[in-house]
Amino acid sequence: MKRILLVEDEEHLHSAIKLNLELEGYHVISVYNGKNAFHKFNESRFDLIILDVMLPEFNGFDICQSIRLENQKVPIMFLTAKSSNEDKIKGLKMADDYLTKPFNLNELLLRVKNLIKRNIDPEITQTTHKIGDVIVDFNSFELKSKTGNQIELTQKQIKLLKLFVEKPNEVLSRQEILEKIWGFDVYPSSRTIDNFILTFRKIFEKDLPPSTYFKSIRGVGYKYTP
Amino acid sequence: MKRILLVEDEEHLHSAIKLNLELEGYHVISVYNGKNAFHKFNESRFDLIILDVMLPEFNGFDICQSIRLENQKVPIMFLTAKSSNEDKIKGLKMADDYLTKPFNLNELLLRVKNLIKRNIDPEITQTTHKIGDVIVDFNSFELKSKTGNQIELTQKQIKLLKLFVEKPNEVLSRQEILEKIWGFDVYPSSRTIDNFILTFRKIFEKDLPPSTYFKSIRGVGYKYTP
DNA sequence: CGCTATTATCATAATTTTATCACCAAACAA
DNA sequence: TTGTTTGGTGATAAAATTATGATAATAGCG
Repeated sequence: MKRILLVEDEEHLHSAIKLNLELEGYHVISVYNGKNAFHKFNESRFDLIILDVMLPEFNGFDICQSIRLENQKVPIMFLTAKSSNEDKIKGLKMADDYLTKPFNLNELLLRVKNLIKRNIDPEITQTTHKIGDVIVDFNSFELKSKTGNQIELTQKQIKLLKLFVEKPNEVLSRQEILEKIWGFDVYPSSRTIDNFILTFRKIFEKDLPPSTYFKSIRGVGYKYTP
Repeated sequence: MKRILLVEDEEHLHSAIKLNLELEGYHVISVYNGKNAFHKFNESRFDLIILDVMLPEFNGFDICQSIRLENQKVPIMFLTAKSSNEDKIKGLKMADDYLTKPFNLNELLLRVKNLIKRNIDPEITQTTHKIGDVIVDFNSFELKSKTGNQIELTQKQIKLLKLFVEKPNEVLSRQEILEKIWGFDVYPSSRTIDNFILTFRKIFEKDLPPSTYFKSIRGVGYKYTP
C-alpha cells in the first residue's frame, strides 16, 4: 500500500483528506505540525508527502527544504491558502504540485494519484467491518451478506459509511457530515443525507426494527450504533 | 483558510481588526452584536471567536457560555476594557485568551495565531458525567443505568443537562436558562422548563426523595446538586 | 390558618424535523 | 451520441419534540 505523510494542522480538513485518501486505498500517516513531520519523515519511507504551507512553528517550506536535503525523489504536494504573495509562489517551486484552499477533494485525489504513478498491485488490506450479518469491505466497496448476496456501494456511500463506522455511538451533526464527505465548499441540501441514510437502512436493517443501526437525532444529525 | 468570527460593536476598531486579520490570510466573519453572534455561530463552523465583552444587549460572557454549551473546542478570545472588576476576571476564565483595550494589533495577531495553533491538539474533553448511578454521555446523547437500561435524550435535554452539570450547586434563573438553551430571541413559556425538569426528575430521582438532584428555587429557577 | 403566587403534573396542540418517494441533472459509460 | 448510474431536489406524509394550557399541589407570607 502506498504511504502518504499528511501534514496539516487544521483538524477538520485533516480528517476529511485522510478519510478520502484512505478510501482510495492509501495508508495515511497523520502529523499536525512541522516538527513531527520531520521526525516521521526520518523514521520512515513515504510515497508522497502532503504539506500544508501554513503550519505552526516551522512552515511547509522549511520542512520541504529539509526533506529535499535528505531525499530528492519523494513527491511533495503543498496545500496553500488563497492569498499568495511573491514569497509563497517562490516557495511553491520546490513542490511537485500544489493546491489552493479551498479545493475540491476529488481534485486532490486525482493529483495524488498522478503524483504517485500508481502501480496496480491490488494489495488486499483488511479493511472490513461487520454490520449485522453484512460485511462491509471498504476496499472493494462491496457488501457481502450471509446469503451470499453481494451489493456494490458507490463512493459517497462508502465514505459516509466509513465516517459512521469510525465514530460509533457518536452523534454526528449534519453540518459535520457535509463537511467531511462533501467538502468545505459544497453544501448540498440536507435532504441528500437523508437519502443516504435511507439506503443504509434498507440494506442493513432489512429484517430488524427500524433505526437499529442508524438512529436519527432530531435537530442534530445521525448516530451509528454497532 | 481559518475562519474567525469577530464580534465587536465599535465600528472603527472592528474594521481595523478585520483588515489586519484578513491581511494575515484569515477569513473574517463580522458581527456587531450578541444576538447575531449567536446566530452566526449556529450557522457555521469557526476556528476562532473574538468577542468583545461589552456588547449591546447580551454581553460577551453570555455568548461565550452559549457557545461553550454547543462546542467545547473552539477557542474564544475576549476583548475587554481596562477596568476589570472581580466579575470580569471570573468571566475571563471561560476564555482561552483575552486582550485588554487598547491593545497592539500585532499582539492581537500573534495571539490569534497561537490560539488557532493550540486548537490542534486532540480533543480530550470529558464527555460523561454520573448522576446517581446513571451515566450521562454527552457525546452519544445517551443515559446508561446500572441495570443496563439505556435512554436516549433529545438535543434540548442534553443541552439543559449539560448546563446544570457545568454549574453544580448554582441557582440558574429561568431567564438564564431560556437564554442559554433557547437562544436570545426565542422565549417559550416558563412552563416548558418545568417539563424538562420533570423529565430529569423522573429519570434521575426514581427511587430517591424528590428534588434530590434538581431543586426548585421558588421565584428564581433551579439548582442542580450532584 | 387562609390567601396568593409559584411550581408540578398531565393531556394535548403546535411546530419542527425527518422519512419517503418520484423525478431531475450531471457524470459516466458504451 | 445515447443510455445508465449516481447523486441531488422538492413535495408531501409521518413522526418526534417541544410548547401550551388547564388543573392540582405546594410553599411562603401576613
